[in-house]
Amino acid sequence: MRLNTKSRYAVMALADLARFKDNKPISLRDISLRQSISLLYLEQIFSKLKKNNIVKSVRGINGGYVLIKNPKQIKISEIFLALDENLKTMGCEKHSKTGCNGRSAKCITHNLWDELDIYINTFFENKNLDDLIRN
Amino acid sequence: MRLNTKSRYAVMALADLARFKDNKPISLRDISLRQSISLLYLEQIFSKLKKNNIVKSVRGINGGYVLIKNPKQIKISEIFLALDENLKTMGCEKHSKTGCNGRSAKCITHNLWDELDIYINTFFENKNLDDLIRN
DNA sequence: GAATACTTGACTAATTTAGTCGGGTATATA
DNA sequence: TATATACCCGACTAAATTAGTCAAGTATTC
Repeated sequence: MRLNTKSRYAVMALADLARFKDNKPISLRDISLRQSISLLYLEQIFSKLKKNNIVKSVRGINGGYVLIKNPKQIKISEIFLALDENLKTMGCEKHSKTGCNGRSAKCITHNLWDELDIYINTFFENKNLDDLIRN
Repeated sequence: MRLNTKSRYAVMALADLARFKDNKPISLRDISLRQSISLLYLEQIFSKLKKNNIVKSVRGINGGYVLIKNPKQIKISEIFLALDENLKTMGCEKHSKTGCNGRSAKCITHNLWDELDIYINTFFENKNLDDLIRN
């Protein structure tokens, strides 16, 4: 059960961003250097974060990215959602032969995975960016 | 964040096994048919379950597998462990450039992943096979 | 106008996953 | 004792996913 690097890097990068309370834009280059994440990869990640209204961009020299909301108001679950990191640990639908396609009986373990998904989601719903930078 | 099929199938197969309280061995062929899991794949999975003392095997005609312990005493976490499905959602060690290798400062999000791992582990520690078959 | 920094979509190498294949060995029953 | 059934085990492989890179831009400030 692994979390992909895209989501992980997104959280790292946003936490980095959140540490600068003033709303001067921070360039990806700076984040890249501080967090040792490939610049090109960060660009890909921030494109999604921007589309999902988590950050806004400022172009040109002295440009960069700025958080749209207060770190306290950015839940980690939001970040994952933005990156299409679906938190579903499995898709019973995919294994339709077991009858887990909704049409017939659920597979024995179906409820377990449902419960797990809810459980994990709760974790990320209750964590925000501010929690990360204070410690 | 996905759980691999091996672990999933293992839980399904063991839940299937657990439903037969009598300790007559159940063949993988039967489980394969009931759960729609490839027989050859099941063999691979049960080899690990056996090595980790979750099931024992009976060879020959009328042979199969039997649970070693009571379903109530088999935690889901045990099953995952048997399949080397490491529940760690990430390995900070792998990303040593961020300083998360123990030698220098921890990466910003390190604590978050640690917390998550513990959180998820707790879930599986508190679930056993018996929980699955009763519902 | 030069430098910096965001923008976008396509591409790719490496890894992991989800199995299959082919050869066994043990045991119960006829 | 022959045969069918079922476990045993390591090697192999196709497909999918991941973790990026590359190329060719556009916008903005100094």
